[in-house]
Amino acid sequence: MHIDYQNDLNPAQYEAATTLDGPILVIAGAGSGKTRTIVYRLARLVESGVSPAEILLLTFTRKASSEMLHRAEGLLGHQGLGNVRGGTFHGFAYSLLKQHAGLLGFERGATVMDRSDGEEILSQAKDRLKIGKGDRKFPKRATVLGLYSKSRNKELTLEQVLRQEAYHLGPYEDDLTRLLEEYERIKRECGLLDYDDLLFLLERLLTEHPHVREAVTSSISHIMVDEYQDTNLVQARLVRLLTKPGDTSPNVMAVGDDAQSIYAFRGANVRNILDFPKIFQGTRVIKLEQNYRSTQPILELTNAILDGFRDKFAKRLFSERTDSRLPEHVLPFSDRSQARLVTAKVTELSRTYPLDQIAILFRAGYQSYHVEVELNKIGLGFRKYGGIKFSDAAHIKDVLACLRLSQNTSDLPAWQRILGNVPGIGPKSAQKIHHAAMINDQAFIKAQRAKRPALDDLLRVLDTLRTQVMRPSTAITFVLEYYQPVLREKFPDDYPRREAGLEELTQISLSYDDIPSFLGDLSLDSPDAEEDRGQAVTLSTVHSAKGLEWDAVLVIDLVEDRFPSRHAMNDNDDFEEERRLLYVACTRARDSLTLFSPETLYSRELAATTPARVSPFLQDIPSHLLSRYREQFTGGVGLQTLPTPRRAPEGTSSQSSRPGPGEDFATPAPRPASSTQTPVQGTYCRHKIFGRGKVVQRVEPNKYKINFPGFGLKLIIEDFVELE
DNA sequence: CTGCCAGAGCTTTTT
DNA sequence: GCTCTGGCAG
Repeated sequence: MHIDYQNDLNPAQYEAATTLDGPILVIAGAGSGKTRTIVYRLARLVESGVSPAEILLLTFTRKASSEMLHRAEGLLGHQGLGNVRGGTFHGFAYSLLKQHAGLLGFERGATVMDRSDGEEILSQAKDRLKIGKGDRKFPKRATVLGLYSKSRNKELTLEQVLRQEAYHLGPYEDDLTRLLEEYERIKRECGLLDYDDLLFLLERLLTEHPHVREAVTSSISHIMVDEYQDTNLVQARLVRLLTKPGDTSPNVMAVGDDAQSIYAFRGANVRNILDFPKIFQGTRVIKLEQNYRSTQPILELTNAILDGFRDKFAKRLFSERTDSRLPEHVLPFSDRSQARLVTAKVTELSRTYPLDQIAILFRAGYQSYHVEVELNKIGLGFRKYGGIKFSDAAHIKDVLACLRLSQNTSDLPAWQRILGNVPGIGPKSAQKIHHAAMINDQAFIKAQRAKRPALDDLLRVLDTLRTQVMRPSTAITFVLEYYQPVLREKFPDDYPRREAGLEELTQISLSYDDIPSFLGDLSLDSPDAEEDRGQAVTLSTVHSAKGLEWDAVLVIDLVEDRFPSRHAMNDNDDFEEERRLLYVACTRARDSLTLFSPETLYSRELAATTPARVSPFLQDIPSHLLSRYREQFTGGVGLQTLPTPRRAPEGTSSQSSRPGPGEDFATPAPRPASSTQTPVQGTYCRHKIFGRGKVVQRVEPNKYKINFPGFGLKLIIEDFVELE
């Protein structure tokens, strides 16, 4: 099979894909065919005789790397890229640390812990040191861990972080310092690694054990790092350490876009990408500036959003995709009515685009709440990214706790979790049992077992898991025998749903051969629960939308304090990061972009509605780049027309807002609920999205269960269907 | 010690 | 609206 690199790629892409040796920095604007370039380069490397096993591809998510490998395989027309080493920095680090755990002093095994485990350890530390007891002002566990992680990622002292980020916590500095020392101690005692440990320990492994570095680097001939703008200081040093010592011109390619750097909050440092050419002498810098994704009007808007911060690798994206439609800016009355206008807009868009090509983006997870309610009302399916992760669910964690204990007997959070399910055992007893297990105090354990038969069962299960080496799927099946009854007891109201989740966990586990890799992957890059389950709109935080694209994108809550986030208003760097975040959001759109800024917000503290101001990022935008719409009292939205240009008076932003003719916004026209004539089952009806369907059942007070061919059974509020 | 209740306080983004 | 904490009864 012959690949026509010249023809398939533009000159810049071609240069990036076919330069195989030496350091390269690719500055790839949004939608400039970055993935395509990496894919072609992978193919080229393999064609030129590089063994896939010698290629290291570090990406932001496992999904991104598997997509690239998959596409490259398609290009090459054969399998065989399965050996490419890849994944996230954290995942890669874990795979190496696992092999050399002994060198780093983890004899009892080492488990990756997630956030809630961290909080558990912190509680433990607080307890032991008696810090913050009864002090309501004492920062919460999540806050403490956040500060600590920040200090490690930015490589600043706790004092510096407190001064920058949380001045008001200054008085707690000593307490926090002691607390975190204790946290470190307990963590180590339990053989647990937090996310930051993975990176720093790998660095230690590679620097303190030259023969390990030797072995690792000699097995890697080419390194590619995607999303380089979001790497932090350790990660940049790791890239360095993964090249052969003394190699002045290593085969490293970094790909990124400084305009899309959105992870400074966790220590990402734009300097990394700016300084790459300095660290690797003779770096070839290649810029990809042609955008293949979005229409020109969308790009003009995003360029305008970018105007306003200095951009070291200055670039302006251009596109050949013309379109007369401008991005829309809609001003709903409130956040509540925003949700209705959003669903109406989605309904309208769904006539043109498939549902899975539409996304609703927001700054923070909670902001989609109203929209979720509205989508449910009209029976539209959605998938939410960036919300609760699959492996965060209590029942999943329970089962995983057993697997963790089979690998690492000292894992305190796992003990706490699984023992907490035994009736009569709470945190205190759990801790005692953990302690007894650590020093193997048979007498104590025996007494406890005699007292509680349920505990006896559990310990037998754990013993079996520890003595027999099982495949992950076998182990889960085994644990479920014990756990199923516990589950039904613990969640009497929704255990069927949770059992389905456990079934899925078993499915996922089938593709793993050993328990440590299974556990590692699950906590490092949790697979999306049920991939594409039919047609659904995507709801996502902007962060989680990174690297993805849709035909139509809606961004909500573009008002001060929400987007930009209230926390970013004091610090200029934070503020600029919010701007880049909006840039990332808008550049996800191929054809259609709609921005929403509600005029009022419901404030929980005040239990009242307060006025909101349009996001500063949109106030600077020249008005000819956007169509502005306001919600109308009479329903729907009206185009806001500008006064004839005669020098608009300064300060008065009173652009005449004429109601205008009702725009086609498909506002669902609520009909008076007429429950008088209950329709017979079997009647046909119409729905704006699902089309014609058959009424299966009336669900009081105001819904129908309807079967739509191709969509299945839906529960829909009567106002949204027209009976025939 | 555990498990339940009520009241207070607060909300970013993720590996 | 949701989570965390402290107080209290069993």
